Amino acid sequence: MKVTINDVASHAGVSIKTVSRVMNNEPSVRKDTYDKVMAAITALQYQPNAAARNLASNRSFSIGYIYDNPNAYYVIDMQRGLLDACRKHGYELLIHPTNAKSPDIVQEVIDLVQQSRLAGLVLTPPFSEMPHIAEALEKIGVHFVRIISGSTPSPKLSNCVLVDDFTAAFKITNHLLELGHTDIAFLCGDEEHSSSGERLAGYQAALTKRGITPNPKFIVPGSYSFESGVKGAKQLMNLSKKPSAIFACNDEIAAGALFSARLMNIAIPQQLAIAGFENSPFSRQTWPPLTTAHQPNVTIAQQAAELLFRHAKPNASKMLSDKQPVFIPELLVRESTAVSE
Amino acid sequence: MKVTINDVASHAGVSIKTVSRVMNNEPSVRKDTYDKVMAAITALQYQPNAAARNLASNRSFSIGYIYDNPNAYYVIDMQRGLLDACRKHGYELLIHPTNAKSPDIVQEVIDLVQQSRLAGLVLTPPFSEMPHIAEALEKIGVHFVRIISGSTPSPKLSNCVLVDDFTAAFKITNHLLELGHTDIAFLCGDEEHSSSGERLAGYQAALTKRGITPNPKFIVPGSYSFESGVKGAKQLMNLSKKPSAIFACNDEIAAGALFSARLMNIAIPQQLAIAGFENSPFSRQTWPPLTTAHQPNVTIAQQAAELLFRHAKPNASKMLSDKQPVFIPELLVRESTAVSE
DNA sequence: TATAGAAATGACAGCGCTGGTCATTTATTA
DNA sequence: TAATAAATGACCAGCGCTGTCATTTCTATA
Repeated sequence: MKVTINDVASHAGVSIKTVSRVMNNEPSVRKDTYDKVMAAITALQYQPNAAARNLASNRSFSIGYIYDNPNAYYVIDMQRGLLDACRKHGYELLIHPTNAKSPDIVQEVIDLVQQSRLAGLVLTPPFSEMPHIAEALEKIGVHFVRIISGSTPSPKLSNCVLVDDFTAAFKITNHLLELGHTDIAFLCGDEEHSSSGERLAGYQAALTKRGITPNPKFIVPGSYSFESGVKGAKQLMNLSKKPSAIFACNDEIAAGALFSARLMNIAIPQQLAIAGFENSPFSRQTWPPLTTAHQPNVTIAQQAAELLFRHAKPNASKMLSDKQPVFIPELLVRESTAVSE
Repeated sequence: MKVTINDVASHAGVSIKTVSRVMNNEPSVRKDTYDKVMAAITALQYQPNAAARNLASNRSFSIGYIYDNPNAYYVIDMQRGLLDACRKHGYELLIHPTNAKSPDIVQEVIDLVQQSRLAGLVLTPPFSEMPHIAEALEKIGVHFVRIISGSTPSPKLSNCVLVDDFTAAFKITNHLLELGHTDIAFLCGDEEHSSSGERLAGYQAALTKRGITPNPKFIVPGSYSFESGVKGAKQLMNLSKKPSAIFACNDEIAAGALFSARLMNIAIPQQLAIAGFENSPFSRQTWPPLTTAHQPNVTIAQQAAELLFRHAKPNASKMLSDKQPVFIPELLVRESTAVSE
């Protein structure tokens, strides 16, 4: 019923300690000893007792994921990817939804880490972009990995997984340009999220490259929400000079813009093209379906967790390429930006 | 830095054992002793070492939540509610996304419980409705709480939180009837989910009460997905005798039906009224917004966890009303079923 | 072939807590 | 006030594992 390390040891004909060494990837275990132990572990289906390991070693085998994201699909995907990696490495995942705007968010994170004795933390925006949090975590010596917007790996970002929002936004904008649009508006996400800034920059770069000077009136501040899209689109379509295309910072905003267009009896894509970003499930379910950029969130999360384990596991082979992963969301063209004719 | 039970004991002027008694809600602790200890715990901010507790007592302070639900909003809400309760009781939540249709799902659940040494499990559909799982869990003596469709508490369902889908569906159907509709169709969810059957029954009961015999052609089998709604609505609107209203088993199906109506150039709600169920965020974001029934998932989850703790905690006061919570989702009328004139 | 030095392995204590047993103190009741 | 019950403490073992350090075994070199 309950297999302990003792059982494995006697089955393999070695000491408990040696089994422990194998379990923890410690050096100084001869190959054949290692194999013997592994065989015993497999034969007996040994599952180490996490509580005992924690207690004896004073470290833990769980990592945390803090989120405050109204986008449920994003969170679910992240969880999925993180859990995949956790299962592979025998770790557990602790999730912690919270309010990023809480004044004592830093303390809350610290408390979480210390109370649950976490081995590490995966941070997504907006937490991954809060310098106070990174500083505090470094100070107490907790490993963490950040998923952030960026395109250029650098030593300073050694514990980051980069998502190249700039390039993806550039591509989307380019797609609109190729469709013949020149008056392209941009609906921003939250200012606190650097992804919003990166996407804006990509949009601007694409325009500039075509010799188009971005029109400030076409750049509407907002937040990552449906409502923001509704409002933003309304504002844009009330301009005397209206845009012929809108690039929304994410699918939710785009869906809001779509909703708004419907209210104003604007035909999509004939009178107005709309593109989103993220490829969340509902981007396929709007009418018409949204052109967007696919962000492989599950994979991103897996990589983030792998990176974390590489840092957090004391004896893991550091040989593995420690290069930073960079993901470039890819363009998905759907009906919301079909050729206007 | 690290406060142990010893520190609390000396601070409170009692023995370690007494602190332990307080921590574990054991009887035979005088009120003022209890208060003294609690004061010390608060003063020192004592956080018991979970690993040590687990190890020594051979029980754990985490519960599991298994999900396989394409509906991210539902999952997020459940997590939120479960976590609220967990924090309150000092438990942790382990999430476990999986495939409900996997052939060895029962074994997988058993493994999860045993490997992670869970104190209990919260099951939502479809897991909560799989008799094999309930049996297996009972056999190995693991506490669990199920969230299921139902209206009548009974001893047999003592570990269930009930959601009265029947009554809510009755109300929605009634709303459509009051709007003057008589040809009301029903788009079913997955057969495996009893919620689908309950909602269908509520729909049928409402019709029958009005003296309308449900038309079998108006009842379309399907699944809880957008695509199913697209297909179902298409099928219905190709009938020679078309319905004037569609009640979809959930918001996603309803959104699909909406999409389909758009494709067929059917005006909503003028030519066709559509109602959903669940009040997921996007039910407000479709065009037009969906009439639906609000399911308080966060609260439901909280109650489920509370119920679980009541059973799982050995010394918790069983005095608390052990009556089964029954939730009746409430009708939310929006534009998708506005008066057709 | 002997031997220093390195590598592999094992013996043992102890992580922080709980559960059990029993002795002792304190409160309650007749 | 004695008798009984309730509350508390003292003490120990032990949960299953890891850390430390002593010991054994191997490897390389002369």
